[in-house]
Amino acid sequence: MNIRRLADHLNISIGTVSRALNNRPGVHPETLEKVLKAAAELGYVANQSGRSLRRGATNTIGFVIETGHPAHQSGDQFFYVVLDAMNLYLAEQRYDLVILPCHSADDPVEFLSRVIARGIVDALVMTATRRIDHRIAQLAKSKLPFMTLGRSETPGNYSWIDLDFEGVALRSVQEAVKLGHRRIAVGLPDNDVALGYHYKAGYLKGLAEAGIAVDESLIIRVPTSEMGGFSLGKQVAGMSDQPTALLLCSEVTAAGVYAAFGEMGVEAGRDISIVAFRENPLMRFLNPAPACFRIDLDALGTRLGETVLDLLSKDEQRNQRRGEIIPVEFMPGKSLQPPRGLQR
Amino acid sequence: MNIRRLADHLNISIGTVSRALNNRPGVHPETLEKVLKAAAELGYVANQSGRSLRRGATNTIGFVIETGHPAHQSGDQFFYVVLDAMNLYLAEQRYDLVILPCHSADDPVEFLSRVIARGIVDALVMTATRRIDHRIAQLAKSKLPFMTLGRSETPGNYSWIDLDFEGVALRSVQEAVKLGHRRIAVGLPDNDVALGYHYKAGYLKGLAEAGIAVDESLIIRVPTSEMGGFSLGKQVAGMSDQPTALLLCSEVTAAGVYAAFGEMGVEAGRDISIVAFRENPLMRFLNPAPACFRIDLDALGTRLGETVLDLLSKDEQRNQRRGEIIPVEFMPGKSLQPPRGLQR
DNA sequence: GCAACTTTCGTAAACGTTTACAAAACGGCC
DNA sequence: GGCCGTTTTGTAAACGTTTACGAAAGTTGC
Repeated sequence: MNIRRLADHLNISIGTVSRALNNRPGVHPETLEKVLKAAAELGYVANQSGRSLRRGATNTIGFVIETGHPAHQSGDQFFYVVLDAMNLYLAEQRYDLVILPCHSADDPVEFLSRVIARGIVDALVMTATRRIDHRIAQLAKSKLPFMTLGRSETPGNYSWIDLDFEGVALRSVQEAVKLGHRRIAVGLPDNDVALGYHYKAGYLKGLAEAGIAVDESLIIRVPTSEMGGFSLGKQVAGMSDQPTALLLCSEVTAAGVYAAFGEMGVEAGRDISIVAFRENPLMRFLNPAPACFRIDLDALGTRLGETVLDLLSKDEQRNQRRGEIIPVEFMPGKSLQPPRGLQR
Repeated sequence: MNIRRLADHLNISIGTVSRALNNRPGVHPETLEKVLKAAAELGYVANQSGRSLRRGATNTIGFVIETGHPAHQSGDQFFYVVLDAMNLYLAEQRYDLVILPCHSADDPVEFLSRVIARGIVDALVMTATRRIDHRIAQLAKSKLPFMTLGRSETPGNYSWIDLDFEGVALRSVQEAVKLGHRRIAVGLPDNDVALGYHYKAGYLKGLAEAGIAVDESLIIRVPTSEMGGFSLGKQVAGMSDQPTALLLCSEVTAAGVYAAFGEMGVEAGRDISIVAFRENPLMRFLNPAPACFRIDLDALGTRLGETVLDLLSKDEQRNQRRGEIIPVEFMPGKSLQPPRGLQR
C-alpha cells in the first residue's frame, strides 16, 4: 500500500493526499477527513525511505556507544535505563532511536564518517565524551546536529548534558571532612573521559575548602570496572599510611572495592569510609550499605531526548545550543563513618 | 557527496560506479579500482534512504522491547548485554539495529502495524513472547521476517531462540531433591510470558521424577520485579508449613527475596534453600551466594544476530526457520543446602 | 456577468540509489 | 577490414515520498 494506491482509491491526486496526511494547510476539511479515514482503514503509513529521501531527514536519532568496554559487562545498567527513557520520549515524538556501536578497537573518527555519510540519522547523541574529543571537531564540521552526554573541553557548537561529577566529589569530601576525615583518597578512571577531570576538580576544591594539603599518593587511577575497583581496594587497604576515606567516581568499582576489602579483612565504614558514586538498586546488597548519590536516570534519559530534538527544532529559541548539569542527591550510608580514632 | 558527483568526478556513468561499489560483475578491474579509490578519498558512502527505497530493504533490524515494565528498572542488565552483543554482530554484517519500544500500556498489535507499514526494518526480533501471542499471527500474515526470543505456542513460520527454562527448573528440583528437599516452592511470573510455562513444566517434571506430590500452595505467582520477589519472600517465610526450598525463575526477584528473608530473620540456605535463575555479576554480593545458572549472554546476543540475518538469506539452507534452545550451566551456591533437619 | 481574489487541487520534478536494457568497445578470427 | 561474441559501459526507469508551481474551482464585490 503506497500513497498512489491510496490516492487512486479515493479518486484524488497524490499531492492532496500527501498534504492531508502531513497536516499541510490548504486542504478542504472534508477531503482531509476522507483521506485520514481511508488511511486508517487501509492501514496506510508513509514509507520511511521514500519520505527520508525526499525530505532529507530520517526521523531517527543515533545513540553512539562504545562497546567492547569492560564496564558494559559489569552489571552497569546505567545506559540501559537511560536509553529506555530516552527512547520512550523519542517514540512519543515519532522518532526512532538507533544504537550505533563503535567498538573500542575501531577508529571512532572513521566510524563517524560512515554514519554521517550514510545519512541514517538526523542527529547524534555521543557518549563516553573525552576531555579532548576529536569526534566533536569532526561532527562540528559535518553539520550533523549532535549533543554529548558529558562535557568536553573541545569547543564546538553543540549541546551537552552532564552529571554533576564536580558537585558529587565536592560534597563527598565535605561529608567526609564533617565527620573528621583528613586523609581522603580518591579513585579516578585511568583514561581521559571527561568525568574524571570534573571529579578530580571537585575533590581538589573540597580539600582546599577544608585546608587539607593534596597528597598525590591518594589519587589513584584504575580502570572503571569491577576488577579496577578490586585493585583499587587492595591498593588502598595495603597502604602503610592508610587513608581514612575513599571516594569513588563510579559505582562499578564499588563492588570490586568491597570484594577487596573483604579479602583484606577491612570493613568499609569502620576501617575505611567509602563514598560511592551512583545509587544502584543492587547496591543495597553491599554490606555495609555505601553512601552514594541518587540520580534520576529516567529524567536524564528524557532530558537527552528533549535536548536532542531541540537541536532539530526550527524555533530559534529551542534550537539554541546549551549545556545542562543534572543534579544529584546525597544518600548517607553506613559505609561513611567517622574515622577510626573518632569513633565512639 | 552523492553518486552522481562521484561519477562526474571520475568521468564515468553512475551505473558503472554503482556496480563497482556493489561488487556487481562486469566492471573492468581497472575502473573498479579507480572507483573504490575515489570513493574512499572523497568519503563517499551510499545514502541509506536512496538505497533502501530502490532496493526495498533497509539493512536494519528491529528489536522490539516492552517498556514501562518494572523489571527494566530493577538493575536487570540482561537486555543490555544481549543487545550489545547482537548489535556488534549486526554491525559487522553492515546492519543497523533499531530499538522499537512498545509501551506496555499500548496495543502491541497496532504498534506492530505501524512498524510494518513504515518499512523501517527488514526483520524483527520480538521479546517478552507470550504463550499465546497475537503478534505472531499478525507478523506471519504481514510477510515481514521475524524471530522471537522465547518460544510461543502460537504457530507460525518463524525462528525462535529460548533459554532452557524447563531444563533449569528440572535441574533445580533435582539438585534440591538430591540434598533431601521434598517440600519445594516455586515463584512464577504473574503474567503469561512463555517462560513461566516452561519453568513450571520443568518443575512438575522434577517433582514427578522424585515422586513428590504437587502442592498447589507452593506454586506462587508474583510480578517479575524486586518488589515481587520481596512479596514472594515474605509469603514463603511466613507460611505455617514452610517449604525447605524455593526456586526462582528470574534473578530480579532474588534480590527481593533476600531482602524479605533478611527482614523476617530467615537465612537463605540455612532456613530455606534458594535456587535463583541467572547468574549475575552483582549476585555475588548477595549473602549467602545463591545457587544459580550461568548463561552466556554474549553468545545469546550473537546467536540472535545470526538467526535474524539467516531469515533474510537467499540461501534455502540458511533461511530455514528453526528453533534453538540455549543451554545453561548450573552454579552451586551457598544458598542451596540440605534442609534444616538434615543439616549437620 | 465578470473581474479579482482566495481556496483547493493536480501535475511534475526531485531526493539518491539500483538495475534492466541497449549501446559501445574490445578481441579474435577469417 | 568485416564479422561475431564477449566484455564493459551508458541510459533511463523505478522505488515512494514531498512540494513548488500552476490550474481549477469557489467566493466576493461590483
